[in-house]
Amino acid sequence: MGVDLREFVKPVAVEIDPRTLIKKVVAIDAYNALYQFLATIRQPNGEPFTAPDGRITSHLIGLFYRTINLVEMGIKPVYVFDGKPPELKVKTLEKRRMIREEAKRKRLSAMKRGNVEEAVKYAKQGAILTRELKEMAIKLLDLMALPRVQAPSEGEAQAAYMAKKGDAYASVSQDYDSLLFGTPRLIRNLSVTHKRKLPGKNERVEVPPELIELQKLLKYRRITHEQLIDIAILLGTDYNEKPIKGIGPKRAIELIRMYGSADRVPGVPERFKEIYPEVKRLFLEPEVTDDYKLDRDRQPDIEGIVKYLVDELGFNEKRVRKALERYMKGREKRKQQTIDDFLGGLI
DNA sequence: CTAGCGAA
DNA sequence: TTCGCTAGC
Repeated sequence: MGVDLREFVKPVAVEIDPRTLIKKVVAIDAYNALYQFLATIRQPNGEPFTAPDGRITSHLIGLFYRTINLVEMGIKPVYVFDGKPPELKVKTLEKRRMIREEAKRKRLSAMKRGNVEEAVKYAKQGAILTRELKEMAIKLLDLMALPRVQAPSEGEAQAAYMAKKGDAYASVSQDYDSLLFGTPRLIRNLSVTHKRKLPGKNERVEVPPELIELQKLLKYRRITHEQLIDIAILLGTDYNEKPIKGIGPKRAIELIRMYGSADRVPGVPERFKEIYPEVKRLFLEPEVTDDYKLDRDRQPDIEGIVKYLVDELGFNEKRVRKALERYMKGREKRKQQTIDDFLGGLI
């Protein structure tokens, strides 16, 4: 979820051709990606896809085919997984659970009325990414020999850190929080074909990948990174509720310019002033780690993947093998590129 | 979300 | 080739 900075960021967001990411490492917010797959890859009745034993597979369908497309194109994905959420986020997580329960009630009621479309809508809202689903994704990534990073706390913070260090070119997430964590580049809507279903409607629209550069945003808005965080805090983040009603991005900038920081804005509740320093610290100095390696040396376990996806989870073998062929070709091509670059460097 | 297929 | 639709598990 996170902060809604869409309007704030829009003027500097630029559409990019995914080919501009060739040979670049992109740090993908795994939670965000898996959640997205889980919510969108559904059967016509709104139910997720499942293995014969009942385990959900929608997230793996997305992960498998999307990742292979990226690799085939020459992009180097690394998935970053969440660790332990900060204390202040626990309330947000509880609120999300309430929303899911509410969605479940609405789905059942829509079903009783025979309103399939509405039932499907609420089924998607009720999507929940369990530990088991996450473990399945990790198992698949390891079999595919794709690098992954376990963040100590927030995955987006870890991805931003890796991008800041230069280990990744950009963070990939639908959420804007990465910018608050200081990622120099945020990529949204990363996919190879850009067709996406419009929520509610049955039409599809082109949603091309877009790049948001932090420095460009700060320059355009004539603010500092710290002020950006304060603006987000006024709008409400995963760690704090919106302190004052009726404040959008426009007013938030003015208020931060006028008063310097969010806790000094007149009218904010005492409770807000109390948690403010900690909220700000969570964005400025999030818990991250250097304990990761993005090695490219491991080889994918093709038969292991087939055993897992086909024998255990019921994927279609022909499809899986065809995709794996594309995957291996993509990896080979990339290896050759790397060798070429190396030789080029010697000349 | 993506692949694949038949229609335009 | 591109478009539109369906199936995927």
